[in-house]
Amino acid sequence: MVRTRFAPSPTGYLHIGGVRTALFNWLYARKHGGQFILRIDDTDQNRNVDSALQPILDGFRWLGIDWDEGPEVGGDCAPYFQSQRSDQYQRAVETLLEKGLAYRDYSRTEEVQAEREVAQSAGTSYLYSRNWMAETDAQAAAYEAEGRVAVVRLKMPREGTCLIPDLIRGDVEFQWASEQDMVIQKSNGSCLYHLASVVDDAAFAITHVIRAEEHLSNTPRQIFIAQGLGYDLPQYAHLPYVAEPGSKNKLSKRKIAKYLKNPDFLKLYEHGSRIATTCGNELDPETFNPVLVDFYRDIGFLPNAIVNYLLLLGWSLDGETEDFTRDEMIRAFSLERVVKSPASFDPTKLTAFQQRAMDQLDLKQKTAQSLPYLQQAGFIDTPPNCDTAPYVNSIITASEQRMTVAGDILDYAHFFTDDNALVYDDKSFSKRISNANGAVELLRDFANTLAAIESYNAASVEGAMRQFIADRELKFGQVVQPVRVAITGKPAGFGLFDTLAILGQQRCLNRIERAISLVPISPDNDSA
RNA sequence: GGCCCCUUCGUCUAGUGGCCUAGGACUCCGGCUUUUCACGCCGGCAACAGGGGUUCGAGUCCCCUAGGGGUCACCA
Repeated sequence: MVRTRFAPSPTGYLHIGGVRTALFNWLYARKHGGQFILRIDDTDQNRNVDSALQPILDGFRWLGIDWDEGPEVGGDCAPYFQSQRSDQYQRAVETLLEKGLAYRDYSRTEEVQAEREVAQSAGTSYLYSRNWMAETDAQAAAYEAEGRVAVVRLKMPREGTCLIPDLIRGDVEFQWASEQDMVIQKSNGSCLYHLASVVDDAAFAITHVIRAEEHLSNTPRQIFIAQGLGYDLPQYAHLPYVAEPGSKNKLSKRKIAKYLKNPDFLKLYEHGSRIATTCGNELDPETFNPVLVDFYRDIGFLPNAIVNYLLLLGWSLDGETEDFTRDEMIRAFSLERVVKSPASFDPTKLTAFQQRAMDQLDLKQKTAQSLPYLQQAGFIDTPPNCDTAPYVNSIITASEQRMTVAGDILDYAHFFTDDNALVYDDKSFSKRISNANGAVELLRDFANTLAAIESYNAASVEGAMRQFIADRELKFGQVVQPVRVAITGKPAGFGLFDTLAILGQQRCLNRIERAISLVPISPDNDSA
């Protein structure tokens, strides 16, 4: 039975790189009919675990990455919080101590630090002297009499090699002699990550440890612990990390300011900001960050787009296939095809996946996705009244493939504002209306034509406009442009006939009239 | 700095010795379509880090160099 796990620490947010690691674990478990376990690494926790964990669990649920055991679902290996498993770690420490594989160490932090500095300035690699190691109770008592407090350190071998068979990288060798005597239990009695992680992996019967490559170099000490405790070793698979856009540095939540200098990243961020701001949300720098999953959920990305993109970030089936359903990716996934080198996160390509995922949605789904944004922005009632859905449907239908994320519905704010509150884009207004020769007269003239239409719809509006143009021997653009600006306030948008039809006859007339009234009267304005 | 990992178009990648004149995708650039903006369609630019081997033949195997990255906590 394959059992994989992802072990987030409750930090309050879900990092995009973490999601990918979790995804690969999940995929591997699903592929092999195994189980995926979520374990919470809160061994070093002073924070509020509950509130810091919830966003992470919500994020996974939203993405459709479900766990068979863990917080909120329980399981045979409970508890799944490391903070509640300290007795097990304590027993492991004692076993290691008894076997002579660990020792109580009474050095003070400054003393070890000093040794380290000596080694550093000498340019040699550092190894703890074990000068304050206590292997007997008598030694311990003597140190304690000096007021010293013990930590427990691993007594690492100082010769031989450690071979890590890695499913992605092949065999990787480390020299035991270059491994530090890691502290596994702090002076305050709490146990550290490496110990806890190994104990739990064994307790949970994890068969495959699939994690980011930054853990590769600390695998030897984990193997040492596992072997010392008599555990069967899991299979290891070290994934390359997710890198910054356009670089090979590890993607980090904290470097957002730097990433914003990248044009693609900035574009995504601004796109998101526009939506969030229209919704009246404050841009909380702690969560409104394209390195975090919440960002995407907030602006209307689809889970499948993110998962599909992340799947291809460091894995490929054949170099051709790009679109996968969940079932397809589960069937196709394999660790053998994980790429060894780090992959940089490309906001533009993620957006392309999102665009495709959005295009695959049917009208009903798109509307359902969009409604919450209109509500948040206060454009429609909550709950929506019965006319709303059909109205939004017509907008989305007319928009064709212009919406990339659900929040883009807010680009069509002009369908929801009062006629006398429509905001005009200054540049377009002056270019197409106030400074365009004859535009005002033309609008007035066209308003009459519009008013005369009896059966008002996109087709009849189009017929009327074409006739209007033909009668006056105008160019299409001469009419379309000022009308568009007059009724939408914007220079660009979807089909004008659809726009006129959706808005309805009276509202269009109101808007044209208002646009005319807003033209400043000046002597050199010959259109007045 | 020690140790470890990595290195094909700008980016994600295909490639497991001849099918490679190095393929696909995203981006970008042209063109078509067009009522604007998108979509769509057609076309284009663009890569094997460098040097040595091995071989009839190397992106593919070996070695070296260079570059990039990760890790070296009483963090996870």
